[in-house]
Amino acid sequence: MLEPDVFSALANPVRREILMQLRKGPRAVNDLASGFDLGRPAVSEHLQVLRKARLVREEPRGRERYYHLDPRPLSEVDDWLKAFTHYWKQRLAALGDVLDEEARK
Amino acid sequence: MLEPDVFSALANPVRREILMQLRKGPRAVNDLASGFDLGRPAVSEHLQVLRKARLVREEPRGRERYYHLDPRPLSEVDDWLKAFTHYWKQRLAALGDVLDEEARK
DNA sequence: TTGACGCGTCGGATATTTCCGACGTATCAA
DNA sequence: TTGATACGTCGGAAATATCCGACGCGTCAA
Repeated sequence: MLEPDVFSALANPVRREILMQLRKGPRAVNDLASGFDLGRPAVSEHLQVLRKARLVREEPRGRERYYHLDPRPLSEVDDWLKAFTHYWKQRLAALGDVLDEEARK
Repeated sequence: MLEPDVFSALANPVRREILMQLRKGPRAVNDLASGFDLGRPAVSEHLQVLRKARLVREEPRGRERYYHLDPRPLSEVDDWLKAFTHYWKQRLAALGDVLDEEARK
């Protein structure tokens, strides 16, 4: 793990799911781990990867550690994808689907 | 490689660079490989991963194989990121930078 | 103070990734 | 046809990823 890059952090489905969970608010490690078919050490090690990629931040609270989402490094992925957006957006025809979906929010 | 998912395909910097190269048009394998500090078999195996993730398509042309970019599976990553976009976009203040950059094209 | 809890991390097992040289196949040029 | 070229893939080496049980440390509740 010499280079804690964001792309590698996202390569694992467990880590992606952890990030999804953390959207709803900070969570303690045991609480997170109970949602997976994994032992606590494994989850703890996934959190270490996410920490090194700066995608999560830890907040000690008594004997627990609450992990917070920090989505900012995801912008690196988003920026990278922008180089390709042009290509696949062409195929969506100018139906305004995207705008409609935005307006519906 | 039981599950050729797009996230894993993007985890490797060589594969990301291959996709970048292919934006400019289809390329033969040796042509691609010459741009990396890697042997041809390695590049060929990276192309296999990209093929299984359906990010590239091969077009035999005589004894060469031209690889074409197919960026459509990238929309899966884009969609996943959308679940987080809201979070980091909040921090970019409403300066309209994005719109300006779009207008400049 | 004591025992239970929450957590990180280590040692080690296993699986996967990444790379290469070697080989076989198909295609080209002469 | 013959030799060179372009490529995929295999066997194996080395590195990395993933997971677990065990251990140690700090914190809490009694």
